[in-house]
Amino acid sequence: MSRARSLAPEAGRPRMTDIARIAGVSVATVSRALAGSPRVTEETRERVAAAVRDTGYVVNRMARSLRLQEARQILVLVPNIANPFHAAVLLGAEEAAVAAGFHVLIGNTAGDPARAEDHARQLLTGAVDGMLILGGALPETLKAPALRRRLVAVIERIVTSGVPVVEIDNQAGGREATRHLIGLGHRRIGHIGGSLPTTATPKRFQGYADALAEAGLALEPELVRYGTFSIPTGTEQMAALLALPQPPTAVFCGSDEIAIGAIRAIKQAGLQVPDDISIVGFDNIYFAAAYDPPLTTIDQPARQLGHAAMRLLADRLAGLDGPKRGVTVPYSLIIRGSTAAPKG
Amino acid sequence: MSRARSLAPEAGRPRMTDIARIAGVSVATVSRALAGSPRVTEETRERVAAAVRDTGYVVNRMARSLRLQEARQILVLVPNIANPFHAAVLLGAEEAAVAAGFHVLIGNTAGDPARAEDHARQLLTGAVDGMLILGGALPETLKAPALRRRLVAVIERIVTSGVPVVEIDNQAGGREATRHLIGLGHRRIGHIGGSLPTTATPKRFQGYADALAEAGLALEPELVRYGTFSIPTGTEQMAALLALPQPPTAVFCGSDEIAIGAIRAIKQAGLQVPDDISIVGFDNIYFAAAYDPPLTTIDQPARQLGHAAMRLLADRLAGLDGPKRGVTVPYSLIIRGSTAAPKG
DNA sequence: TTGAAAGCGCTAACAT
DNA sequence: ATGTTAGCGCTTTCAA
Repeated sequence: MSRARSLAPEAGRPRMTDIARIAGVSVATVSRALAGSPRVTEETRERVAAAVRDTGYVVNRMARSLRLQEARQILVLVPNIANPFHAAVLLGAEEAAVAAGFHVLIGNTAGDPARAEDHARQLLTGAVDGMLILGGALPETLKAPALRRRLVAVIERIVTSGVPVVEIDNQAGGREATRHLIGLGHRRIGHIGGSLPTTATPKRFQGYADALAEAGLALEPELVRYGTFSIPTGTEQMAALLALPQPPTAVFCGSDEIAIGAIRAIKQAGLQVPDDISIVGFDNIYFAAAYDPPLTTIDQPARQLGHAAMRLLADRLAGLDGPKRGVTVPYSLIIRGSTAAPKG
Repeated sequence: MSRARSLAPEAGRPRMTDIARIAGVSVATVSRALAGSPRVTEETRERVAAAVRDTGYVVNRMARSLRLQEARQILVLVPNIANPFHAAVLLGAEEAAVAAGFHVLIGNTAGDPARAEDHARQLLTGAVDGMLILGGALPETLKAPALRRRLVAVIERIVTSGVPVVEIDNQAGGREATRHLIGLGHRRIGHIGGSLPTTATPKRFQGYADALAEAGLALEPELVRYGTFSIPTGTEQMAALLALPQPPTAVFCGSDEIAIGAIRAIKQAGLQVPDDISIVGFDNIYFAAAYDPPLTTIDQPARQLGHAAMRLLADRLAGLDGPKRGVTVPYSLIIRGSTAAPKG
């Protein structure tokens, strides 16, 4: 069949038997030499190494994986790689994977459960040894308890799944963002949250509520809005806040994208940030620092989160038992130009 | 060895022989039934399907790949996944890959040739059937002519390599961006380009020069600056342009990030965009539309580029011979708020 | 220290 | 239409 022919490796690619023949030993010895087994003479090892050099031999991963029953590959399930925040998580995950001797496959789900299922099946085919899940949703395929040890969630907790998660303390983050505003002297503070079905959104809101409470400030329901983690949500909800008889003087946004949208709405209304209204974002995406004004935000260290999650997964696959519930990575408040004391 | 044990599949995972036994046929028949071969009775096919359903059987990809001598995996070599533009290319590539029955592995090089070599070796191990290269640099490992048919470059041409490339017409893009400025009435137009070692940068400059020439405008060397595709380059070079005795009234930037940096420098100098100076970017990254002012830019359709590149690669791997040199994807000028007619 | 041989799970030629 | 069988290229007992 033509496809098989064309995908077949180049004719001359050497196999382990070739190396064995050239070095004048058996394949078993070549395999041992390559694996660095101590039970091989220095001289034999050298002869094998020479044959490998001469031929440019590289072990065949398929054969090796079939024999070893491990692919040394991890699949990262991500809702949208084009999201810079997800991409940064992926970056950290890839780094940690390479360090642990794994390669990473990406599975973009585009929020489509069917695509997630397709990718999840990779775990069953043996093509990947484990999966990192960014969406907060566990594909049906992976619900078998036996698969649990092969999964780790990042950023978003997968509720009632028993899958460990690597995340920041979203509630504390929301609290700190709001405290910052309160510390600046704001008393009428709004909140625009992201998607409600996530676990991060209610936690950030809770932190906001905590900070208000500890400062003796009333929580005014009309100042709390939700939508999605997007620029349009920021624009729309901020416009709604601005239309209030008594608009807030500061708003804690559930993401930097929401914050950017909110700032646009404020500018469109002829007002200034932070002069008229202060804005705090969340995530500290790449563009947060470049925006006008530069965003004050909670830094959610995407790369470290990805890194830590992959390390945890690699450990679990290696049979080490680490933290059952997952790990919490520190966040930090980054104060830039979008917040200031209220006027007057 | 403990790692082998822990990575081993769950005890109960069925193999094809199990299905054969349950369905009361041979493995060959199961294989045929699963492959949809016409030489299987409808009744047999049904029995096999039932056994598969009952057991939750999934074929083992390692065994299949070893036998077929194809991994159905593609590695995408990318300098930096966290770069939103690269991420968008990756997104398109992943979509096309899935459509063609491939899975995609990411290889982040972080601009490090050693890491690129490591990833490139994947092709030799048989773990991947082909590679998409985003960096413009060909790892030594891949220089063998026999590997050529397994490679496709995206965005950046790999000079003198014979590797087909999927890109836009950068020169035409630069020309159109500059013509737009000229059409607005600007006569003193600067250019801040990205990295000079790339092929895109000189091409975009050439387009700029073309447009100037066709309008009878002199090319003033002091108005042309280079750096990297980054915000700092935009800020620094724009500041230098502003310090000129007679600064330009418009600047064509080699990327949106450069444009954003340039706008910051202009604002810092107490001037306005587009009132005092017009700015055109390049790429149309996600944040281009959200910036203040929204960027006029050349849209380089990252996702389509990735998509087209992966399609081309899949075709080549399938033995189809398509365009030897690669394919050119259309760009477009997006006019937003960062450009206007010059004052006075 | 090294070699012979079994077998990982599958597909496909060959035989029936 | 179905079964038997030979590998794909490797690692790892088991023997020597």
